[in-house]
Amino acid sequence: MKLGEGVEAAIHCAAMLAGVDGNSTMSGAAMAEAFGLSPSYLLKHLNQLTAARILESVPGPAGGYRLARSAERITLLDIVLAVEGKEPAFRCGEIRQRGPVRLDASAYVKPCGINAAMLKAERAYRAALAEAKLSDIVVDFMNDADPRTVSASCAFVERHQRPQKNQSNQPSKV
Amino acid sequence: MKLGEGVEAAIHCAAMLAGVDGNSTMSGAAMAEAFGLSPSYLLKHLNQLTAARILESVPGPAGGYRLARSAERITLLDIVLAVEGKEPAFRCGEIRQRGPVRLDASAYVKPCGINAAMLKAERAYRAALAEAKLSDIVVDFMNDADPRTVSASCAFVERHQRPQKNQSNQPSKV
DNA sequence: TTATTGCGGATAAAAAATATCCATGATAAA
DNA sequence: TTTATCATGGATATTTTTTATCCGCAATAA
Repeated sequence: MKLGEGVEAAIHCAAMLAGVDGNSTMSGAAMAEAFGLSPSYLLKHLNQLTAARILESVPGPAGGYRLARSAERITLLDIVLAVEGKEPAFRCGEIRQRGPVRLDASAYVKPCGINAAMLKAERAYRAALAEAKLSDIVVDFMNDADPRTVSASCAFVERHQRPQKNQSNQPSKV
Repeated sequence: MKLGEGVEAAIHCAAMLAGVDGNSTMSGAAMAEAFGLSPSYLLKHLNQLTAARILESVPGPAGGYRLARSAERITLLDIVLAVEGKEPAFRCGEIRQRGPVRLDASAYVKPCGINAAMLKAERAYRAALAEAKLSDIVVDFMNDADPRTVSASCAFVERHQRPQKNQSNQPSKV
């Protein structure tokens, strides 16, 4: 049971984007630099977030990414599902009916109890992730993290965020 | 986020072993046949269960596997951890400190909040798995599954279990 | 027009999961 | 004692997945 590295990158990027002002954007290259990641690969993950409507993207110079909605309404579950896919971690191969004795298909209409138990645990996992809002992550970081990392992070956002044309800045999304 | 196929195989095998009498055993080859699995690969997983002291193995003819303790005291978490390993699914790569600005190491002594949130969800997952006892799986199967599959399963166990030498049969482990 | 950016496809490289084989030691049965 | 059966562990091969790179394209700000 493993999560890909893209999940960590995606959450960190989303948290950073929660700090940009109004509808300003931040380029994928800037976020790749911020976390020491391969730019071309990070774009794949950001793309998944865009496809899932967690992020919005703006092409062209001064383009980049921003949150598609407030950080209050983005959960870690949203991000994990966008990056890892929605299929459950436990995939029942129905090996109960792969044996030598071939019973009629009607004998297997009731779902496999093992599958049910595994999926139940996974629902608990997803419920916990659904409780974790991106805004909580950001607030906890601001309050609890080392002040040096907080100011470094804010400075990075300040330096790399890019205001958009023809639109007034809106209040922070956090 | 994916679990290997070995997990499904391991749980099914453990559930089947819960049905053997006393200290009788069942060979890995028999279980591979029961579920249509590759014998040589299934042995790897059974081996992990043995190493985790969930199963006991007996070499030689009439040898095989049996539960190392009652099915009441074996949980799905035990099995999943034995097969998949104990490391958390989310592995924090500390990318927060991989950026271009190199802060002093003392700035990162507080744990990463994102990692903490992900691990919290994983604790919920594991807690749910720890609640699921192997004996529950077996009882539910006996009570709820299609009677044809139940009797087929019991017949298979009856046919392949092998009594051990010099020891009286003990009551079922369920 | 030019430079920058995200997007998508193709592809490659690396890592992990899956699967097979063989030599070994243990042991029950003949 | 011999033989056959079984689990064990190592070595290795195969397949799949993950990670990563590259290039051409469309959009767009300057």
